[in-house]
Amino acid sequence: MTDEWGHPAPDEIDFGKLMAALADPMRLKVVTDLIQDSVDAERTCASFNLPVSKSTCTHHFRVLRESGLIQDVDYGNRRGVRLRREDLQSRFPGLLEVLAHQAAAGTPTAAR
Amino acid sequence: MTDEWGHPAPDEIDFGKLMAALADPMRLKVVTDLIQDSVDAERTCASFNLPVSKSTCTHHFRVLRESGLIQDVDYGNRRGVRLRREDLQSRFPGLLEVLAHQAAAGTPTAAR
DNA sequence: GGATAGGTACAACATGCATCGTACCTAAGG
DNA sequence: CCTTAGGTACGATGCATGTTGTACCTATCC
Repeated sequence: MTDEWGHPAPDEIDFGKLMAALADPMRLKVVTDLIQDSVDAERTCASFNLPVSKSTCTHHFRVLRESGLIQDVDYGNRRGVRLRREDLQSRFPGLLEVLAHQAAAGTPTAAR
Repeated sequence: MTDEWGHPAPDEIDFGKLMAALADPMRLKVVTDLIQDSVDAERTCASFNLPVSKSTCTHHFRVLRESGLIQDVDYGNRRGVRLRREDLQSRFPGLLEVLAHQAAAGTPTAAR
């Protein structure tokens, strides 16, 4: 592990876990939203406006974190979420492009 | 649908379903095996030697078919399995390359 | 300090799904 | 015709997981 948190090291990121993480609509939305943000943007969990309770939200972000897709930083009361672009790009080249393509397709031309 | 079978049309292939299909180790192995075969190779379900029962095998190939990853042809007693390369390439450009990369990584340099 | 906002931990619940066994089907081969 | 091989359909089962509520925690703001 990268740290005592649930972040896997770059070479420990498992493809199956990635797929499982991306299989859920909520989590896919989070990732595609992050992809469309500027590089290294850091958002709060609440900024995604997921239509679920706080508990479910925590659960999904835990899955995303443990799958290696995102990295989040504890600020005490709030929490910053960042897409692990470099790690993903180096371990699964092309994956981010596929996700970006899907993100663009999911956004029917300016729906944000 | 492309046919009365469970094959989705190329533009009906859902990204989430794809991810869900690839999340299972069995199915991921099937796809990576197919990727490493020659283009348009057609294999039988049994040729993958999945360590599961026939029922489970049928289940997995159904999921793969309904997700749009594979196409299979009914020959009566046996069944041909083909990877839908063109459809996948046109709908999710780059995905096959990512899968191929993962397939190569999963095969630690000549293990077949 | 007290209230509030953002998050976690834990326990509970419902649904989904991977797995299997049995029965049945269809073609090939003796 | 009978057997065998490859597959499907159906039902059952056990585990994983998406969801929620409640209680609690930690900074920020008044």
